[in-house]
Amino acid sequence: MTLSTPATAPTDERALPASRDHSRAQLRARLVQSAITQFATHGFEGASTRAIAEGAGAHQPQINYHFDNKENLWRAALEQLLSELDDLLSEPSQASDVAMETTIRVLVTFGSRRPELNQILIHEGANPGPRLAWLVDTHLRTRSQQLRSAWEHAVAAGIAADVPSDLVYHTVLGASALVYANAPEARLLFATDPTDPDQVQAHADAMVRLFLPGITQRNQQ
Amino acid sequence: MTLSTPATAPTDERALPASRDHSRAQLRARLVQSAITQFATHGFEGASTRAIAEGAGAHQPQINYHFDNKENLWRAALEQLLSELDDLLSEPSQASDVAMETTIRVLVTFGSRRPELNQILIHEGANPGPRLAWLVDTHLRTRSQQLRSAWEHAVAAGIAADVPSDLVYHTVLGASALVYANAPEARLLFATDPTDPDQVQAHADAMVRLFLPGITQRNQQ
DNA sequence: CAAGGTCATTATCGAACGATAATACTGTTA
DNA sequence: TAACAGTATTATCGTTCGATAATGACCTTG
Repeated sequence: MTLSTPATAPTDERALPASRDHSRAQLRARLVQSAITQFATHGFEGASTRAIAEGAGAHQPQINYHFDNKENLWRAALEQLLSELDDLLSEPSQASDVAMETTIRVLVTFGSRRPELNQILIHEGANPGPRLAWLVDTHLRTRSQQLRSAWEHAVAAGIAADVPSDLVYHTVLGASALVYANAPEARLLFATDPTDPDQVQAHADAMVRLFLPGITQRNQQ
Repeated sequence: MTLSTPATAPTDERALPASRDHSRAQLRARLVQSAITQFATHGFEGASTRAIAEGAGAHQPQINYHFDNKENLWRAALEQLLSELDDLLSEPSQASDVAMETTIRVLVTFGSRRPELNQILIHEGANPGPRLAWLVDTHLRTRSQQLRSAWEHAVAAGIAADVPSDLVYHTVLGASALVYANAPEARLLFATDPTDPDQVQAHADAMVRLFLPGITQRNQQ
């Protein structure tokens, strides 16, 4: 009664974008996208499967049908977000001299466009448990080590600021992503919108200057 | 049955520290402290009043008796945390040349000892709503403006890094506090504990060098 | 001791939670 | 067309949620 046949009757199209497509993959994608939004804003325990289903134009039991349980959907949401990040990260040469700069710029850019990833990571990183262990073991450890090696390359090249290697991961991520993870707060605090493209560009430039003060001014022509 | 007369019978003392003290103020303080822990780890919606009461050695309806509702208890928790931060912030001279340095050091130190404040702030800053509006209007706006003025003093003195004023709040806070807000994650990622006093000192020094590169090396004697 | 006020304790309310069972529908294949 | 597989829809389960009512214990004051 509450949901008027979301995927069957082609009557209500405005509330359910792309609901005409009955394919299994598309429904799963819509559920994952809605889960990303809900988990990012309310946390795992605060997000309800009913709200997630509603955001996807589906019924609540379809989550269990397609993902078995809430935690599996949460994992699918994170793998989606991390694969989107990989699309931006895998492009440049990894061990190059500019690896650290490009990494910083990608973190700022992606953080501004997909704040949900960092919102979820920050929420899960606050308390131990099976979800954090899964995150660290299957995704975060490798990434943090890649960031550390890129940082140590920059240190060896003499262009990096004096920050201990063990602190680079959280300091760079915090300085680069917190404005966007807390964009609603930033919009109330300041007159400008942090996700404005000019602001994002200025932020990325500032982070490169801050963490890589010895770099030659490149994008300045 | 589950809670065996927490504050009345003096039988079970190990599970309920200081439960012999029947004063109204002390029970409220224990409820606030337990609420801080629960809100920090599970978020507002994920924290249950029953778990908060259990952590304080009290019964769940006592929360409504002493704080009316869950949101009032949440506000009391944040005012407690912010007053603890003020105890460290109000000491030094505010408009001095070293105001920015002491602010950075306080943010790192307090963030390492009371990660709950930043955990809650980061969680609430992610989605608009009455709680975020209350936070910004009654507490965060003033503090962010104080930080901005301290930063602009440092910029005028020529000791500050090249970071736009609108980004100082989130970049400094992110770089200084995320390691501690996500300490469980950091402990899984790295071999060292970020809250180790030596690590905290090294972090504070690194943040001062990073954001105030023009400062004279003071604590180096 | 009697009365009243403060707070603890128990019981319980209606709503929302994640999950499952039961049924209905749809499209493909024999 | 009949049978079947895949999925949508409805109904409902047991649990937990925040909040309130009802009762009882304790302490102070007359």
